[in-house]
Amino acid sequence: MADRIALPPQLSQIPLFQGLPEPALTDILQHSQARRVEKDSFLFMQGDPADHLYVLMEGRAKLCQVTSEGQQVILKFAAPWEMIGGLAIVGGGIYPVCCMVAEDSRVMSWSTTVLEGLLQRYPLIAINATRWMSNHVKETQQLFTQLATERVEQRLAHTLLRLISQMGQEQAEGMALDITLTRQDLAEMSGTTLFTVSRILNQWEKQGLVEAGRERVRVKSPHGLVVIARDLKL
Amino acid sequence: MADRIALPPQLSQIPLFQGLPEPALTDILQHSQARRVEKDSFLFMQGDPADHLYVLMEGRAKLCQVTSEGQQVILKFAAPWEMIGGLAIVGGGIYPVCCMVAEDSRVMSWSTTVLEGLLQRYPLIAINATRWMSNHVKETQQLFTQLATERVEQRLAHTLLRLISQMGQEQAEGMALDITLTRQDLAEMSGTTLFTVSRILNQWEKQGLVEAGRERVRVKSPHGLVVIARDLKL
DNA sequence: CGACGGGTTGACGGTTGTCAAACCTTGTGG
DNA sequence: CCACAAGGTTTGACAACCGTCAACCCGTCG
Repeated sequence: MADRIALPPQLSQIPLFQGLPEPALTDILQHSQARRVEKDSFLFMQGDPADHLYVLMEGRAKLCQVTSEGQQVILKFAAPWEMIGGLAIVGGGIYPVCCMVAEDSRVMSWSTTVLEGLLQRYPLIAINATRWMSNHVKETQQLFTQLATERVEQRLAHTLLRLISQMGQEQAEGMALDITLTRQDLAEMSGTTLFTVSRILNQWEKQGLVEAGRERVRVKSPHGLVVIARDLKL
Repeated sequence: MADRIALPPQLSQIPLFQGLPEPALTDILQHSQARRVEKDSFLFMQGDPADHLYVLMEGRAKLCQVTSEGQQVILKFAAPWEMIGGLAIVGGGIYPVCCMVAEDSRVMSWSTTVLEGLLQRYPLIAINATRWMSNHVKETQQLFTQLATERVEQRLAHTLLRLISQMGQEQAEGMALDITLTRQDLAEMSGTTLFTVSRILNQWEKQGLVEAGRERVRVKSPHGLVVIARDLKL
């Protein structure tokens, strides 16, 4: 238990704890555990009992689902101060996804038992959880619809736009993504193969829309991608 | 408000109200509104303010999302005693989908304002809501992964299996679906076109797996569909 | 240096979407 | 009762899209 650590201002920004008074936040912080996790390790695997809720403090994590045939799908990249494994708020389930830490990171976590106590003391948390989950549902439904109706090129454009709006860094020219992102990762986020991603990215590079390096992508013209994502055909 | 209506036993089975004592259920029932809705009308449209939570008492409803290009995707068919528009539990949002009533039905509903009061009185509802939403997220994520990794034939098999497990009726030979279900509907549930659905269904009919009539499908061999869904290639 | 992991490119073909035409079923109105 | 319209379905031809596979390139690291 961490009781000398200063209350990080971001704690009140976490969807689950929004609107809580400061004493409650202190209480919550004192019941949290913090630890470092290194790149390529897993916070949890798909199918594990969902017994911990995590919040990323530093670093990146990716949430993926693996099919019975072994194909992997990336549902989401998580940036600092996002909740991971929100499912653990209600005990008794198992994680439907696995969470792989994409670079050296720090996380804080709460066990389901601790969360139960917090839920008792601060009923607002349950309301917040519902709101967070309903947003989560919305996002996932939108992803589904895009996957069902768009062609690969549009989906890849949407994927990149989502990434830069979530964690892109403004630059002189366009937006940069500071995460290591292989073609394979992009493929697994867009429901396609790394070959197709490679081809599309090269084509876009020739058109001056992006700069694609090894495990790196910079979006030079977000607007250009919007045009593609909407299928406005120039 | 309905205060002479007997407490329907199913009320306690609704995910949101599970575990509540009988007086609470009576209270909840008294704050509900019931009405008939006729086929092809809408409970709500995508983009409307999410101000009512519905429960289907009789009939069928489909939840769909329409893209900016006008393509439709069906996210789910709802059977009696399923919740619709669970998003309305937390006020202030807009429906991300629209709900079309697929046959003459009866629904009960609660406005967000009423729900707020219920949430105050029975905090368990918030917990239940979280649990329901997290299931919802799980389901949607699974749909997404299937759409991202499977070929049309497998997805269509999964769609049919989902439908019969949700509301199929056991029969001498296989399972019947008593809903009107066009090829177009199946296409919008599986992320494909009605032409492809038609072809696959005819092929399956020749193999004796299904019987496909106008707006009707009977699954004669669920097991056969499982084989296809898993891509076991005979 | 050689191994390795990520990336690129080309050839090929399967899966599916697109479109047009015709068919069938159902319900309606004369 | 028939004719007709409307909507669901089938089928074929065609081609676009995109996945598969093999070969190769390139930079990094031990």
